[in-house]
Amino acid sequence: MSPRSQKQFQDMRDEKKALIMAVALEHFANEGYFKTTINHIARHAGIAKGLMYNYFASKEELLMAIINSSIKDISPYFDPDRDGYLSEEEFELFIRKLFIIIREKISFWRLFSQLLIQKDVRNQLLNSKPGQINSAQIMYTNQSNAFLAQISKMITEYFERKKDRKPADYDPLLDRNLFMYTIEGFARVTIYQDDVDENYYSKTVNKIIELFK
Amino acid sequence: MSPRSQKQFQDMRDEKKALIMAVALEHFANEGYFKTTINHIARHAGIAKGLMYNYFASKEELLMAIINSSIKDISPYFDPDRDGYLSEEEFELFIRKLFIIIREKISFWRLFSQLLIQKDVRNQLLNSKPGQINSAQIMYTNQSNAFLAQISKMITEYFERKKDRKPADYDPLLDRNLFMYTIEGFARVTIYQDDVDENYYSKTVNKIIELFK
Amino acid sequence: MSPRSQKQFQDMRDEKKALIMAVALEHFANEGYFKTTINHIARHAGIAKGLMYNYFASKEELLMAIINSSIKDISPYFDPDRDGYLSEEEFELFIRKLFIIIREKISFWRLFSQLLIQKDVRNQLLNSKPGQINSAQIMYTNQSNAFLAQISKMITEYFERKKDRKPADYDPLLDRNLFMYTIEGFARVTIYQDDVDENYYSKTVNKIIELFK
Amino acid sequence: MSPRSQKQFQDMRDEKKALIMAVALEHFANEGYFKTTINHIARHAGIAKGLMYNYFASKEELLMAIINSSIKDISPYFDPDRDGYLSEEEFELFIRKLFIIIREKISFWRLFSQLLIQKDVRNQLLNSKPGQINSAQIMYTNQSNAFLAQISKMITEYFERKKDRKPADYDPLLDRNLFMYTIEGFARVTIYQDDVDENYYSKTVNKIIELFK
DNA sequence: GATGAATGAGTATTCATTCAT
DNA sequence: CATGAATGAATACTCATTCAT
Repeated sequence: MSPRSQKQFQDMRDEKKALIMAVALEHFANEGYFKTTINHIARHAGIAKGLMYNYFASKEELLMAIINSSIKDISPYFDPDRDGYLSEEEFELFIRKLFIIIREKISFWRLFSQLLIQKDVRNQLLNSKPGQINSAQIMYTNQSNAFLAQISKMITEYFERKKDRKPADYDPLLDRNLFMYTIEGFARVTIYQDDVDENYYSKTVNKIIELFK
Repeated sequence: MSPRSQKQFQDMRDEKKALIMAVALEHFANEGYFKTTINHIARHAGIAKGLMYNYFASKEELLMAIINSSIKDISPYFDPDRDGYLSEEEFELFIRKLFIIIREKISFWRLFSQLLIQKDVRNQLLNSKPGQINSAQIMYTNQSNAFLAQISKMITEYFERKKDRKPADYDPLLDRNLFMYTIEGFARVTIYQDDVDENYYSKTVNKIIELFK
Repeated sequence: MSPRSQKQFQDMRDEKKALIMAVALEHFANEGYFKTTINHIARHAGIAKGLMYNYFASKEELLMAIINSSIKDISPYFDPDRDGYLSEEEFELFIRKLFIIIREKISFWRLFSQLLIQKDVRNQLLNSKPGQINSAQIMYTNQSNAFLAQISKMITEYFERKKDRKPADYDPLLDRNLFMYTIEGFARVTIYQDDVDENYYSKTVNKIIELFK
Repeated sequence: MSPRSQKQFQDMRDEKKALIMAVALEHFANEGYFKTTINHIARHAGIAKGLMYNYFASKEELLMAIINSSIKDISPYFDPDRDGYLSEEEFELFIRKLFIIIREKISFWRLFSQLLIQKDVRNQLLNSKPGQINSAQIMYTNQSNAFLAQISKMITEYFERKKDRKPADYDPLLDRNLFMYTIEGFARVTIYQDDVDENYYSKTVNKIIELFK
């Protein structure tokens, strides 16, 4: 085998893997992880059931792969210069991008918010108290963990810096929290809305930027 | 020696029913409806597996009973004078109560937000396009439906009335939406937080009231 | 307790027992033994589920009691002088009575024919190869056994006696068998027919008598 | 090494399907449909419990498949020229074939006669009052329905034509019914007899032909 | 790599039977 | 005697995973 055909094989593998993940994500997100069967995914992906196990060791690893891959897709959208610093100019961009990403990766967010329901999964994904939770069913690499921690830190620092241009009684943590709540609420509604009124949508984004810049 | 009276039997039934519902709610909320097995519930409730079926025809009916019962518990908290009208004084009270209820009935809200993930269930619970969805898995009585519609209407009208005491460019719908997002986001965080900083908690509630009154 | 009230108690017991058996027979016959639950019987008999076990040790014993009782009811209809001999006059009477009984005890016959499906039960009920079958689920006293054997013998002898007034090539066993088949077929149809054309019904009975007298 | 071809898979499926149906028929027929568990069938067929569900959606569909397949097997035996007309020559052949088939397909007839006991099933299988019965447990395609109706019609017409060569008081319906009863009774005995006296058996068939030709 | 038949542990549900009162 | 709540073994069915080809 020439190295070229080796690469071709690898590309084919990657393509098929991506196909399976895409189909699985769609079904996990909309029908739920537990209700989605391997059979269903295979049929919709046009492959044999057994083939999935050629690419993923289990249903759970498939889920894990989807999450990690999605996070890898999403990461570059934020903090473009990767310096872990959110300047004022970047903040507006950050919000705009956030909502673009949410709508682009809507299935992923649906899946993600669904997974956070399980207590042990939530702990695993959001907190990094390692060793503490190992109990149960679904274990993830800490990719999501680090990613979320990084964003959280950037935002917290952004609001702390705002203190300088605000009155003395300005409470950066309170403001940051309100910001997070608004974002979270808006995101949730967006994720589960079937049709979006584009006009109001951008009005809302603008308003949020105005309120928290 | 003498056989139990009708009332004794009824009391036993009521007690056991409540116990099963309480245990089931806890597990549905924290582990998820699909991951929670009847076996699990029975074991934690200290009863035999089959007994649940003496009180509920199926796992789904148990879920239904929990939802309807919770909504019955929650309803009276809102709109105390039951006139479907949210005065300015009532608005502040409404928010305060809302968050009290959320924390009191935290398991129910976890369960509820979990159910809203499934598309058909969400439609059933939130929209009242009757006959449209009948397909699939989980069907509820419309108790939740009417309840939520009523609250939504009251809030919408409250923000419309705010227009009178605001500048000409005040957009009541935008304001209402931001309010809803903030509420929703704050509620979600509250629901999934294990320990709450009481100080910041009430600070946040006050701030939300201040922002949207 | 005076002996009189003892008897009263016994009568009450017998009455209740009879009630349970009657209700059970009806449901066993029409819905099937396996599909009929104790719950169902109890509810239709207006008694508590546990009470049945006060009178019958198990569902199977209830079935057994019904069969034996029915056979006791039916027995006297045949061979009125109990001499084990079926005279020519008695033969016509026998057939007429047979069909009267079938229609009177229609539920019992339905039940009976249903039970004969199970191989081991059939062997137990019809053949008296004792000890041979003991395997399984449903064991009966040999009441039915003896009863059926007795009738069978009477009929066989009747046809053998017919030989005297028939041509030389008359085959009594063949005739007897044809008679039995006709009876059996007619009985089966009767048992499972919902509405009977009375005119044709008696025409058929007359014809059968004419053919085999 | 190379994967199995489509045809190979299909052959495997057909074979296994036939095996399951054969084993199930045997047990349904001899132990009864309700008493026969899927576990039992699987064990006797030497397969895993779950495999049955790869071929049949439920226990009931397995039953349905058996019935329809059996009827398909049996149909061609009757009315060889498929003209729906039973000539005098065909009548004798019909009876002879009937009893041959009964003995060949003895398990199917046992099963069939067993099913006819349940009221709703009987109506479904024998009468074609459509829409009337839809209630309950076991629903069949109308394969059996059409098949039985066709045979019944052929026989009825045969007896009506006999009127021409019989005395004026000949009652074709009565004769037809007696024929049916004899057939039915003989068939039942045959079905549930373990060992048949071949000599008497053919004697009986001949006699029935003689009586009703 | 690819296929889909086969496996079997696990799940909801049923129901005869027991038992405290 | 009578009640019906409670038990748990048994049943149909599902589905992730394995494996021969």
